[in-house]
Amino acid sequence: MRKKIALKDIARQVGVSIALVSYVLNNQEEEKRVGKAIAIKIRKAAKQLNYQPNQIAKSLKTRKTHTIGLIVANINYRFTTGITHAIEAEAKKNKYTVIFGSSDENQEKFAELMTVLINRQVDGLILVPVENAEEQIKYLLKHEVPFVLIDRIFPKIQTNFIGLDNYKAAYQCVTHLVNTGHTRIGLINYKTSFYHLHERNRGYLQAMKDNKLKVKKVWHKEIREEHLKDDVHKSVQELVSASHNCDAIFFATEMLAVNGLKRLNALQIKVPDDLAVVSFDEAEAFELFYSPITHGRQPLEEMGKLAVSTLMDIINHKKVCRQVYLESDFHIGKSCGEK
Amino acid sequence: MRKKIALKDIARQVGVSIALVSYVLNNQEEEKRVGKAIAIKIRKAAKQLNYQPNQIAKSLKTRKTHTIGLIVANINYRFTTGITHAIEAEAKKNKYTVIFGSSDENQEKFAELMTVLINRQVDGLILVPVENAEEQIKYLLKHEVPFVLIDRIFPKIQTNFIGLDNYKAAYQCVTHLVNTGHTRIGLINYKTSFYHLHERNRGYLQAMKDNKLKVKKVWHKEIREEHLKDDVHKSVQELVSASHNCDAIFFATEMLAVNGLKRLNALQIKVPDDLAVVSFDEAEAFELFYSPITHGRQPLEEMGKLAVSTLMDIINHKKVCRQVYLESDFHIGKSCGEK
DNA sequence: AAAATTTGCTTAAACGATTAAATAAGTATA
DNA sequence: TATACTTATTTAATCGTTTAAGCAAATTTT
Repeated sequence: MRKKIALKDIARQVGVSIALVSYVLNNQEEEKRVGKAIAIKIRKAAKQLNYQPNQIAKSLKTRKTHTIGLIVANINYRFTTGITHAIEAEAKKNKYTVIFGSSDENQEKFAELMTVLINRQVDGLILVPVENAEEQIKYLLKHEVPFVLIDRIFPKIQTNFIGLDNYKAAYQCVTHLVNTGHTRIGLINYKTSFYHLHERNRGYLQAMKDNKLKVKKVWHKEIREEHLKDDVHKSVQELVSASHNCDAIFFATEMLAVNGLKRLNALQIKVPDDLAVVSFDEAEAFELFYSPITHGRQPLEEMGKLAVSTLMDIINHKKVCRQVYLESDFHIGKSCGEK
Repeated sequence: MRKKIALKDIARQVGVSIALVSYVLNNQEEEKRVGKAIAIKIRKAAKQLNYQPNQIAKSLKTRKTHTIGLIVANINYRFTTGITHAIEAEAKKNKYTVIFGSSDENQEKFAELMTVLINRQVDGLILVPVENAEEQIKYLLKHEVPFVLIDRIFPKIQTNFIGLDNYKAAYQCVTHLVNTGHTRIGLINYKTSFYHLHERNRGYLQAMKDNKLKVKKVWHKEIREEHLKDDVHKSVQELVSASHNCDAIFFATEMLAVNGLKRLNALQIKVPDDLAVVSFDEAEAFELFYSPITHGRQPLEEMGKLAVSTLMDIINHKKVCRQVYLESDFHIGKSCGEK
């Protein structure tokens, strides 16, 4: 890489001190009373030499990198692309850049990424935390690193958070299944300690209860993330079997649903005639499925915006204590026998 | 953010100079002949104080940020998530971080992002260039900024490049349609100046020619990116109309295909019975479609790896001149009437 | 025993910016 | 004319590292 133009070079060319150049190029000529003629000369030279400020040097001195660190859980989730897009756009409006990494749902990777980002002196972090990340979160609190959690929260730790009211959203999904005439509703969710996923369980159970529907324990399937495909296949098969005899399945995430639908296709089970399906989160595939999948959608744009603006407030020392639980958008397809 | 521990703090605690601390923590105790006892003390103090080096300061001095800038075209492409994932993983193996931004296929955004990344002193760039980015590319060459283009190339400018043999891949797609008994094959591609997309046109035309099939001009539809949905809908409708009477459509990208399939669904046209379909690139939806879509897939892992390793070579001053045209993987579904 | 070498550490100058403080003119006031 | 401001500019410290060069003290060589 060719040597870049620095303030020094401009100063030399114009025949003034570095300070003067800095003042002018930072538009401080008024306060610092720089001569008009000189200011013009400096600007001209900067333009002619195509000066580009070295952000690294700037950051070292100002202790501001104008960079947000973003850790997502897995780049293949639809949630991730959506939220990343939203965060990027909003960050840019605030003249911030986003550095980004994926933990792949792995606790060690998460911790490592966090260290990398902090060492790069990001001004703050937006995190989709992994399971068992309590230690890391406590570290951030202790060291007063500005951060916001999204999507997932640890109820025992008081943090800023932007996410969904998962209980309500799940309640709505299940209620829709009931309203379209289904009574034996299975749930496929991850086996997890995540609060937000437990909330989806709670929503399911409460909706069933409020509709005076019995829930058999075996209807509630828990998938091991590391055996995603196999477990989903097995669970789907069981739920539609004679012994369980479910007439509907509620998938707690888009990943689970996509895998489940593949299995249903293989089993030649027709949605919604043989089985109704509702899912959480969106997927391109939902729309293209022969009967578009009814699903609850997270307001990713809004979440991203809120996450960035909250982080900006923290960074700018406005004392913030914000826990937002947004409502989901419910998208009705044809997978529950809607007319 | 609480003040962080610096070398100074360790030096003061142990009672030595900053230089010694730096030597030890960079494992240069041998060359620099640091006393064993002192070295141990320094390490202990660093650990106890939980020292984390300030990468900004390090970068300023060493003129290395260990950061790759990545500009993608649009985060919603399947290509993007795949290649980003691959690049991230490979970069990490080389102890590099990725800063990433999306141009949204917009030339100005692309130029701006490039400037931002360069000002942040990234060690090199991996770029999916937008249309009309020749100026920017020439700028990089002139200023000797290490960079690699992926996916898209400007044949008139000599650059390092990792991409696909799009001609061959398209040829293969169309040949497959012919082999499954189709003769009136339409092509839906973008209206564009991109070389890689023209290559797909060329592959289509040559495959038709080699199979002694006539191509009507109206079978070749060109979609305006800014009217993607409308144009695709209109084109699909025309291709299946009595006047065109196509028995197959080759979609040049996944975005075009997904939109086209939606239209086919709406028109109640059955794939492959009424119409055969082949696409380029992958999409989750292809697998879930009632007849899984046969498509050519880009080897994203390999492309990402090659892009990073090529960039590493350039950064490390190995003179590189590498233009790689990979072969695509052809995934056979059921959308062309395959048995 | 003097000279040369080795060992173990410190000093200080960078990197490229920001910015408080100093300074040197020029102008106004007493 | 001396004094006090104003104006326009420079000097120099600083951010947290790296690293060449310097310098004692200890050890080896002649």
